[in-house]
Order: sequence, then structure tokens, then C-alpha cells
Amino acid sequence: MARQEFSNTVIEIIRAIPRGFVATYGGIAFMAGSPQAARQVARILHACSGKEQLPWHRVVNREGRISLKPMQGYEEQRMLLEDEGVTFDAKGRIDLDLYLWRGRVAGEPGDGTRDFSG
DNA sequence: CATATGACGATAT
DNA sequence: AATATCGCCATAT
Repeated sequence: MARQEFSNTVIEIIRAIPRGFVATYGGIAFMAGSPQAARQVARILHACSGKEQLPWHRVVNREGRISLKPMQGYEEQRMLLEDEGVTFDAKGRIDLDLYLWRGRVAGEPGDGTRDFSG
């Protein structure tokens, strides 16, 4: 399989999401260098979440909601996140101010995460 | 090159 | 608020 830079970077980023945090499709696309390619992130997950060792459950949409539909992964994703300490409000939303991973922890250099700003 | 897919995101109604 | 529609773009065929 040829090395597609975008997909490869996206997979790296998803693997780097710390336990107990989430990232958005668009944010991952941005970090991977294509700010408008959120849909590709979704496609990559669809294609690879079961083959690569991806913490796919840490990826949610921009509203902090799980994009998967009930009986199509929603319950499993929510359970996995709650297992990591991520909480949902009554509307099924995650508080992104608390749980959104921005590629590094502000004021905590050297926490092991990469600088995905490029 | 033409189409189809995709777990998105922003905007209009 | 809930849909509907459009824009965007990497991959697959």
C-alpha cells in the first residue's frame, strides 16, 4: 500500500489522541494539512477503524456529538468514551471545552504529543 | 477523466 | 431546533 501522506498523517494523529480526550473530524483534517477534508477523516475511519489500531471512539463531530447512529456504533462509542472518563450531557453532547484535544496540552510542553500545527 | 463514497461543516429555510 | 442543501476533498473504481 503506497504511503498516502494525508491518510498516513490522519492515522498518526488519531493514534496520538490521549485517553480521556476527543478530537473533531475537522480538527484532525486541519492538523493533517487539509482543513476542508473532514469528510476524508470520516472515510478513513470507515475504512481503517477495524484494521488499524485506532482509538476511533475519540473522534466526534464539531458539536461534540457522536456522529454514528444508534445501533450503528453510537452506543459502543459512547460506552468507550465514558469508560475513559468523558461525560455526556443530557443532549448527548460532550463538553469540548473540557475534552477537546488540541494537539498539545496548553502550558504542558513535552507531554508526548506532537506539534500538528503544520 | 467521470462517478461514487464518506462517522463533516457551514449555511439557509 | 430540525431538515435540507451545498461546499469541500481524498480515495476507490
